[in-house]
Amino acid sequence: MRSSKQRDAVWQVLKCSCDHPTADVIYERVKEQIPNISLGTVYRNLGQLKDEGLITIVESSDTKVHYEGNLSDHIHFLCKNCCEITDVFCTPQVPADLLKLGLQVESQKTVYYGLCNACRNNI
Amino acid sequence: MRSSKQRDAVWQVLKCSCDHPTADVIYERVKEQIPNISLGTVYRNLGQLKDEGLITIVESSDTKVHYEGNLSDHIHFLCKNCCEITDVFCTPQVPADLLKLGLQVESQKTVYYGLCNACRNNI
DNA sequence: AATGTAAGTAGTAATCATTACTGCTTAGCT
DNA sequence: AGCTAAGCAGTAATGATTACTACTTACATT
Repeated sequence: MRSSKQRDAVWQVLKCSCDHPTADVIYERVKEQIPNISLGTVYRNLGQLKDEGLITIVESSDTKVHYEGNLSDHIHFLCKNCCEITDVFCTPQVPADLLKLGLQVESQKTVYYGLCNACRNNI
Repeated sequence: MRSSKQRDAVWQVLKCSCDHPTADVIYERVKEQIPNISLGTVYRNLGQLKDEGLITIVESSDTKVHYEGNLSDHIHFLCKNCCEITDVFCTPQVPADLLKLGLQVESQKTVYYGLCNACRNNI
């Protein structure tokens, strides 16, 4: 993979994002630095960064794909009301039943659903 | 929700499926009973069954949505090679860190990734 | 430093899973 | 038996993502 200004910018935006932006949001943020970047370029670089393992995809409740650049161990809590995704930094556990079946886990994605503190108090 | 032959058929297909079919696969299976059922009807009923909590969505690696009708406690193991989804029936654990933050979990979806036994032995 | 070339880019068109729309049908109540 | 709102088949529209094309750039070699 050659270096490119556009890919660096996409990666930088994701690493500095505390939320979990979609491709079009990343596109808007990168445009502040590179006004004429193409949406297709953002998609292609997101795909490459994902293939290289530098970013990951977050499962969410809408139809768009959400990305994140923070690779440290954590799980996600998705509020059923406001759809906000909260990072909870902890080491995810692998159920013993998986190991019993001989299935070797390389990675995992867990999303817990419920009401976030703000929504629980406001409803 | 009124009863309908089409929705019953969609639900029945999902409850009897050991795999995690997509809308178009469910469409093909339901067509064996109701040959002139419409794909739009399948989508609409899948949405209603999901809203009623009678079926759930499984996150997967492709762009299509996968459905399942088995609601008993289990997690999913997704093979990185053959993309086959394996059900592992066990009670999912909620990390203590979530509770410490006051986040109350109502449901969860966990996918573990790795190589299934068949692919691990064949590669 | 100049050159070759393969990877990358901007802009746009195409794809395709899913959703919306329309006129007809049916479940279920009175 | 008739009323009416929910459901249906068939088809058109949507919109996130991917593919394509002609131009540009990184970088290895000379």
